[in-house]
Amino acid sequence: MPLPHAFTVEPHDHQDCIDTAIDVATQICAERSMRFTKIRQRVLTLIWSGHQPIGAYAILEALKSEYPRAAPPTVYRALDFLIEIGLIHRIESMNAFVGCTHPDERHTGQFLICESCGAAAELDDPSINDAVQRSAGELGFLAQRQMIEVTGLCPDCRPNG
Amino acid sequence: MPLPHAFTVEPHDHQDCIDTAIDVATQICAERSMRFTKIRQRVLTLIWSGHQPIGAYAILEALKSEYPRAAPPTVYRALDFLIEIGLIHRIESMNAFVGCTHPDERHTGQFLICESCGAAAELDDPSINDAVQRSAGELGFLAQRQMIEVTGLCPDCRPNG
DNA sequence: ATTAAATATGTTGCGCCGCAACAAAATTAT
DNA sequence: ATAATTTTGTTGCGGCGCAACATATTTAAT
Repeated sequence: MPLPHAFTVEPHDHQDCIDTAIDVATQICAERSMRFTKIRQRVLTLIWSGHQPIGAYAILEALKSEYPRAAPPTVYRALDFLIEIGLIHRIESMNAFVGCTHPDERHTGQFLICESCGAAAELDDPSINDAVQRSAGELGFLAQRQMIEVTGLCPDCRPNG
Repeated sequence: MPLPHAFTVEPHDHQDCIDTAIDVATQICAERSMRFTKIRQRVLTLIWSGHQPIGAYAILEALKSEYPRAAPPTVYRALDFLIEIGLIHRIESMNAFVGCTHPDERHTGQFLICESCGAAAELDDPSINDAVQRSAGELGFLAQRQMIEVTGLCPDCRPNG
C-alpha cells in the first residue's frame, strides 16, 4: 500500500501511514544491514504522527516520555539516519522534518506546504525536475540536490474549497 | 547596468555590482518614501561584498567596525527591511542572505548554490515557475511563495570546466 | 565463549540563529 | 516648538544543531 500525500481528497486511516512507513523502513534497513533501533523507530513514528513537519525539539519532548535520557543528539542522530536512507526529509524553510512519501523512488524534495494547517505534501514531478535541470545546465551548473518548498493554501484551507 | 549573476562567464568588476545595488536601493527607497539609512546601506553593501550568501552574524561582525553598538537586532532589522523591499533574499538552506539580482522583476527565489565556492546565482526561469504552479494546481494547492534552492557545482568549480 | 571491532546511545557543553520587549534617539509632520 | 512616527540602542532569551567524549550495545573474529 502506497503512502498517501497530505492532500489526498479522501480522508485516510492515518495509522496505516505510520504502519506502512515503519514497514518500509524495516525492509530497507534489513536489505542494507542497517539497524532500525527502537529509538529510530520511535522517531520515525513521531514524525509520521501527522503530515505536518515537526521540529527536532518537539520530537525530543515526545521522545522523553519513553526515553527520559534522550537529549538533542539522540534526536539528531536518528534524524540523520532517517534522512540518510531517504525515509524523511528536512523542510529547510521550517527547520522541521516530515516523512517521505516516495521512499523507494529517487526523490528530489519537492513540497507543497499549507500555511494554514501546516501540512506538507511531497511531489515528485518530473517536469519541475526537468525545468530545474535544464535551467541549471544552461548556466553550466551541475545540479546535485534540489530543495523546492512551495508555501500556500491546501485544498482544504483555500477559500473556495 | 544590470546586475550580473554569480556565474557569469566573464569576470566582472564587482565594485560595479555593489554600486548598482546601492543605486537601485536608493531609487526604490526614494520612490516609496522609505529611509535608506546608513546602517541599511552598510548592510546591503556587506551582503553585496560577494556573491556568496552571508550570515547575519558575519554581517554583524563586519558592521561593528563602523557601528560598535550594533547588536543582532541591528542587523535583523536591516535584513527585514531589505527583504521587504526585495533587495535581498534569504537562502533558507544556509541561514544566510544574498543580494537580489532581479530587484525590479517579480522574483520567486530560485537559486543555484555552488557547494565548492559558495556562490549563489539567482534564476528567474518562468518554465520552473510554470511547472511548479501547474503541479500545485493539479492538487488543488494555491501556491503563494516558492523557495527553490539547488545545490551543486558551478561552472568554475565543476570537474570538466 | 572471549575478545576485539564496530555501532549506537548517554552526557556535557557550546555556538549560531532569530527575535521579543523596552528605552533612547532621530526624523518627520503639525 | 510640539507631537507623532520611525529608527536605533540595549538587554535578554529561546530554538536549532552539533562537537566531543564517555558508556553501552551489538556484531565479528579468534
